Amino acid sequence: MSENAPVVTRFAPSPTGYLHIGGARTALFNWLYARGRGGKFLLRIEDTDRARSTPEATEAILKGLEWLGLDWDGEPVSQFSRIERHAEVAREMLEKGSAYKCFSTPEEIAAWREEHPRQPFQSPWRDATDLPDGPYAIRLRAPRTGETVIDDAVQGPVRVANDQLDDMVLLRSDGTPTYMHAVVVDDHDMGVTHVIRGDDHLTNTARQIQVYDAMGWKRPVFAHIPLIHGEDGKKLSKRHGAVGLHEFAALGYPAVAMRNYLARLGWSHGDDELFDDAQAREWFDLAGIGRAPARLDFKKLEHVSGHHIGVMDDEDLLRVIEDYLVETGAKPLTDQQKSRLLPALPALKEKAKTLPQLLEQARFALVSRPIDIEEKAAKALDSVSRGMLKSLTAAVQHASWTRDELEQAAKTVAEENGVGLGKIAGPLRAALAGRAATPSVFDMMTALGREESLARLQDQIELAG
RNA sequence: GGCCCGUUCGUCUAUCGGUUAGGACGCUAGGUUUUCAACCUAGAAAGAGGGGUUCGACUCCCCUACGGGCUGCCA
Repeated sequence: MSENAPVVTRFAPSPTGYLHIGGARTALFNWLYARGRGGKFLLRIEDTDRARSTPEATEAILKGLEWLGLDWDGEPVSQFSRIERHAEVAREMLEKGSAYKCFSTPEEIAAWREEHPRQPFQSPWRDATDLPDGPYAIRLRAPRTGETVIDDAVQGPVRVANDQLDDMVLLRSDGTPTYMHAVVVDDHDMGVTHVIRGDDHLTNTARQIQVYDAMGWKRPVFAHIPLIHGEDGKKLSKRHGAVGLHEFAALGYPAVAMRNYLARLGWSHGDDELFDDAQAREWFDLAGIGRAPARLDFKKLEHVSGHHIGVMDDEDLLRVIEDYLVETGAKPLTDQQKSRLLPALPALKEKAKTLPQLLEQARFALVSRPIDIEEKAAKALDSVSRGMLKSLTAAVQHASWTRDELEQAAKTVAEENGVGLGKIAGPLRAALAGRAATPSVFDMMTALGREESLARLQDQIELAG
């Protein structure tokens, strides 16, 4: 733990769509860093682009963060609501001389670029003394010589020659702030100490630093993390399948597993692969973040997911399942289903890697009599096997209904019939679940309980006539 | 085009000048087994290419190739 000033991080999404998996990871890193150091994790909605921003998107992003389990401090800040402040800072810079009024029109700028290919735009108004009336943008009076050094916590020192940078617009001619200016003002005002964000902002950081310097503000620590790529190594896009966090949720990966997997994507702590939130908070560090873009690997995600499902408390798991059912629009569980599912969870969670896999295995506990027998399972139910089920019923009628005792009884019946355990497990499985692929028959019996198990057996025995 | 960043098994990664280059997922082969799985054991599998620096480079420097980003009065 740091003895220094408290850490303040932030996640600043543009509300133009759902929460992207890359954004989710950026948010996670910021959250982990702040929470691991007793700091604050803030949220800012970058909604200055009125045309593209929608309240629905803001809602979707917040919902995504909540699902991922990333709680933020205070109310989310709307960047748009702060445009007065942004303008005020721009004017202050104007007065201090670190910014100037630029009367160039977009057409003039385009023409200038035409004449000066591959050069950053140089405004003729930068040093003008005779200023006209009319609309103007406020531009930063950036240094034209020397270099700006970004001391990035992930990328190391990054040097950018100042003659590569143009005088960026702080305030547009319509009086609205540009994103580049607004971020700096907001991050400063919000007291952000560590800016952890996507790699795509790295180059722009040089210009943002110039604003910090011009205002005499302390620069935050910058950490630019590499972007996430698709399985083919290309930039993540729709054609890669799931890219929205909600899609991963719908696929049945628990949030705790997503946190683990996402944390490991681009960050590492030695050979540690599987960890819980407490460990992640303790271990997470900027120094452990890699510099190369990482690819999404669903196979590994599944493995991580399976681990976390396996170690989850039964009660927690049941809640996760219920939430998943709600998310996917499925019918909520009845009390009876819950009471049968809960005792089945210890066996089920061992093998399931995702929630739908678990639900598939849990089907026996969710259906009610009379259960329908799928074709493959029906094959196991002939007159001979029905006879064995009858013998088994008699044998376990008064058993104590523990796993061991049930198994012992089944083995005995099998022996008496001169067959292996498999010969009786088949029909038993069919009678209990109506399926050929299920959890262990004894696990099903203990979860179902004596009454229900015997009733299901009886249903099949009676069919024999 | 210019500038910036990146490049270790198929994938995620460890290594912070000296290791038989380690782990994990996946894959292959065995094992376990009442189905499907899960699980256990073993194995194959990597430093983009080329120059330097050094007694010694995956590690430091340069070049090339490839990938990505930025280059806007978008965010």
